[in-house]
Amino acid sequence: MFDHLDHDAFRTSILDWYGVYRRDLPWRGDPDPYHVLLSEVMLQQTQVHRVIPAYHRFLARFPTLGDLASAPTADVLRAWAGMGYNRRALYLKRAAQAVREGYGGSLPRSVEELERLPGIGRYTSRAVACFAFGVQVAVVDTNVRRLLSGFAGRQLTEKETETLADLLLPSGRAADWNQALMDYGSLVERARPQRSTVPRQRFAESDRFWRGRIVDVLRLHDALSMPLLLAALPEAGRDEARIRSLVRSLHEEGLAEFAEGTDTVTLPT
DNA sequence: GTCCCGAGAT
DNA sequence: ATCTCGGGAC
Repeated sequence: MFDHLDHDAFRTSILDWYGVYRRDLPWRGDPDPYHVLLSEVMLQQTQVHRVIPAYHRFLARFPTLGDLASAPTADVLRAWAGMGYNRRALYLKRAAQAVREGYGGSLPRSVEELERLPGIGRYTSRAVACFAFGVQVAVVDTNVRRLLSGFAGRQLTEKETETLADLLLPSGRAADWNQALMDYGSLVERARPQRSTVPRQRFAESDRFWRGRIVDVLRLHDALSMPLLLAALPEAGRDEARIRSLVRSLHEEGLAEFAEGTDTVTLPT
């Protein structure tokens, strides 16, 4: 399907570029599976410059996967402060527990097993397998997809991109190649001026926004009655019904709870 | 990015 | 039964 393309020329130019512009990041060249996993999960939602300090802070708080597995969810959510997308911190802790129960505390080495862990999909499973265990598989993110679509001459689906990316892997250099592709895709290929206009307004009224704010407040207190929670969110107006319903949904997802049938809200135990 | 769900295809 | 693909949510 992609045999008409000049693989070697493409490989060479990308690797040459990487040889010159490669960035050295805290987790690069560090094969510790937990470190790789943490960095990749953080990178899923946040830019590199914001991840770096958070990465060190989180690791100082939870040095090993085992520490994370046995830590109270509330502590993990607190250590995640400023990262956004709290659900990922939750998945990360659950993945740590799953690894403890199912693999004796050591992350599995295969893409298939890694992908069964909560919060780990096609991208992260491949990233961990490759960067931590040297498995020769391609890692595909949106930048790589855009880059390879350009190489192929048409818009590729995620599946097609994966096929082509695996086909392009230089033997024995999967890790370098993947880093090179992602770096190139994000640093060079992207020439689009960011949408600096408008759409910022709507978010401030969304459920997603308020759910985040609720968890923010909860991080600062061991327990809060509904009245106090409402008081801590003055901008929300006195819309108790809405806040209560948001807390319920947070509860269903394991991000908050009502202390034994009362109206006192807390972070999960 | 990952998850979840519905829908069409194998 | 298993897989691929939008669509929306976080």
